[in-house]
Amino acid sequence: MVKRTSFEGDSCPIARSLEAIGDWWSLLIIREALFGLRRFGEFQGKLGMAKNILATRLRALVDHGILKIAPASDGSAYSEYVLTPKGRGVFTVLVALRQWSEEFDDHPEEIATILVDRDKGRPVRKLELRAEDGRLLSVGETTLKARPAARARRRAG
Amino acid sequence: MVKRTSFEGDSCPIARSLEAIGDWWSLLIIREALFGLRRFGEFQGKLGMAKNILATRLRALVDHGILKIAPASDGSAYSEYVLTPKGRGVFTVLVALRQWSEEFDDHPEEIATILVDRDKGRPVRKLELRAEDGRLLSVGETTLKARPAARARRRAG
DNA sequence: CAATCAGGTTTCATTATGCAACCACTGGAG
DNA sequence: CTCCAGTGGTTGCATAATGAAACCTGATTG
Repeated sequence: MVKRTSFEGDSCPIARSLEAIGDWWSLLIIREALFGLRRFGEFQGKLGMAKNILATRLRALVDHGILKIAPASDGSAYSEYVLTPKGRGVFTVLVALRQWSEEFDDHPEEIATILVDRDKGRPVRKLELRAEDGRLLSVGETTLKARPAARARRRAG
Repeated sequence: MVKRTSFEGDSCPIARSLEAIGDWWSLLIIREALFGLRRFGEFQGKLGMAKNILATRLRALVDHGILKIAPASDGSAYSEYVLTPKGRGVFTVLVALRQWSEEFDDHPEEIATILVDRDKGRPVRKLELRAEDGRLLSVGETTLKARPAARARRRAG
């Protein structure tokens, strides 16, 4: 078997995320969906991708519970793809990617848009990682710990 | 040309990020690098990936300025791959992916580790998007605006 | 009910991925 | 210096994923 390694059973949450949204198009589709797109044709037109690929991706995203198929909205017999809460949860990931690009891209002048607070029209803050007590944390100030066994399926406590 | 679409010139910062780190292995390599790995063999052993793929990815990451090749560290004639600031900047993206998994994964009990504050050993907070004035923002409370032309290379201040 | 459109599927060529075998250079033992 | 294992790759080949374009089907329009 020379399959494209899957991380489905992997214990690393990052790998698990990548399993679902770790490919080129999926994140862009979700971006557009957050932006309000819903129809197959809208995605296809906006992203300019091949229809077969789009179809495959949409199906995968639905399977992963990131999109769900909703029946109507404009009364036609066609259906639409709408984000589930899980799908909307990807927003933070997209913001992180955006901000990384804004901060480190070699040609930031080519970036066309900025993310702003809708009310004030002002740019949003950078995402920050904080400790429980509010302290700002850098990479080096964090570490990984084994998950506390969760005492699943209780066996002698 | 039936190439694997590139987003190099794309004006969307998310697409631009994906161009650099939007594939399966790159993010995992960066994760390991943040964790302290530096040598080819370490990456290969830890990630269990094919050596040719690893070699390709490392080269791409170096080209993108995410890793750089450093000469020694233990005195041997071999070289090492170390993260640049740009590479360390990916940390936030990885945290976002991790937290997404923690929140929405269908089998969270399979996640083996948690990210903690090194000092206190307590879990970190969730990443939050805030407005300039500190208000917490959800997707719907944000919007995209055209970048203000930047008046680059100072022309009348 | 003919024409057209939305939403796909099929086909086929091109790339990328993955395993395994191979190769060059290091570093150490003798 | 020589041999040999270990490190850090490259090369070949098989398989899977991508992508463009043609094709098909049911819905909408006229």
